[in-house]
Amino acid sequence: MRLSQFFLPTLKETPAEAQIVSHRLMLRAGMVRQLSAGIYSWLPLGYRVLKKIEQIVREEQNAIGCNELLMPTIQPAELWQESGRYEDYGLEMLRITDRHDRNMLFGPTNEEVITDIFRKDVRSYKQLPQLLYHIQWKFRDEIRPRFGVMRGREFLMKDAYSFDVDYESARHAYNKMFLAYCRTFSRLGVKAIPMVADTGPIGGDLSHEFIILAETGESEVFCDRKWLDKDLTGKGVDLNDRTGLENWVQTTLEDYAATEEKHDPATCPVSGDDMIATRGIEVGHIFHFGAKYSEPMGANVLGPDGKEVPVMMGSYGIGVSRLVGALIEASHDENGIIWPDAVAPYKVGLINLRTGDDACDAACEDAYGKLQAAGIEVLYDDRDMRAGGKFADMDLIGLPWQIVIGPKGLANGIVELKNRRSGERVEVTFEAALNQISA
RNA sequence: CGGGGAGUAGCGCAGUCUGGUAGCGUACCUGCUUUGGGAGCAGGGGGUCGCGAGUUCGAAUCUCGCCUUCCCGACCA
Repeated sequence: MRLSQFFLPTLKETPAEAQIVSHRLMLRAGMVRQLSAGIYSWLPLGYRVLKKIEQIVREEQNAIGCNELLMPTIQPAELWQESGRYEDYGLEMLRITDRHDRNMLFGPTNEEVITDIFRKDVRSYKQLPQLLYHIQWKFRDEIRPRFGVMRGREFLMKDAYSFDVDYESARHAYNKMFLAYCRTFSRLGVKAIPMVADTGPIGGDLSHEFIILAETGESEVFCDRKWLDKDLTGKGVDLNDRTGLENWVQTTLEDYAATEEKHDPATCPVSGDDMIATRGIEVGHIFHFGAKYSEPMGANVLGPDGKEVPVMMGSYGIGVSRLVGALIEASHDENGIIWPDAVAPYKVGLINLRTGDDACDAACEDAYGKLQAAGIEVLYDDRDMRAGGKFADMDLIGLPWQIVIGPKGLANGIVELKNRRSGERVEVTFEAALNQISA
């Protein structure tokens, strides 16, 4: 992409409404614009990041055999009256009426809809287990939206649902999802610690929140220092080996980690220097809640013994749009964002220091073509601007690599290659830079 | 929902106390000179001063009501 043709409205100064670093940087880097409290438009650069995160989440869901579908944003009130949550959910649920005066709502989550889908077509334990998910916009009319996209009212969430005939197999579904979450966050280049969590209004008795440690997080959390060095990549774990997977999950969870609601200083096994008490950003939450929805909504299946039983369910969320902010909170410096490779909107920024200079233009066009031919996502800054602004913008948007081409280096046949994260700059031939980036 | 800020040019702000018809920086447009970490000079465009009432000869400024937005707290991916 040529920057001269890209919509990238960067800001030199921070808009007054943005307080935390991720919100400031997202506005300055031209990723989002606020439309209303907690409601944002995603501009091209931000949308690319959102899509990359979404795709990694999708791939890891697919990898455990979870089926993607798509449910609507607008739901009828009747379903929620069946589950009893139409009253329980309170003012956080945005309620609307259609032209026929029917009560509708903008979905804050989808347990009711998925249960309805399930009960209409599944009758036998032989059709189980089932794992279904979608990635869809949710609306929760938060009392106080804040922190940019980290607590928006409208947000993109992956929500998955499991259906099993008994607790043991439901537990296996939970474990598979646990593994998928570890792999997802690991691929996103961030450490998300699974912590024993409160189940809140969704209900249930088995629940973990995946928390990224950050001072700006909204939750108080407590965990053993051992978590910092723990391998959470989930590599080599066989998701079809029930016992092996269960053992892996138990081993992974053996060190203490709890959110404030579940933390009890009196019984906590760690203390002193071994304990980290800080704040965190909740980026994922997994629940097993058994028959909480299947029973009132009549989602039953026939078991092997011919008896009808309510299906055992779990739900599993990842805040996709929140992750964009959370990743920035976890990875930035005073000059701007530093994207993990996996989610960077482009892998390399190509800076033409002297647009309009024949030699520079030719060298940059050549480099641009070669990078594209090598399958590398490149953002080419061909704008007619002074060098300082280009450097500043490129640092701000945080692409992992920068290739700087100017008249001085060009005279000696070299370009400058900069690593955004380390700040290291080397002067090499373009071919050497290309090799380094491709490595 | 309780407490506390803020709404003046795209963005950052001054002006409000003490009423007199709106300004600075930056960004934007034109020209010239520049060009390796946010250039210089000259010229130029851009404002329902959040909205509505009221007081006054006259309101960004005073009074009342409302709206929006941000921060802290209680709740949540």
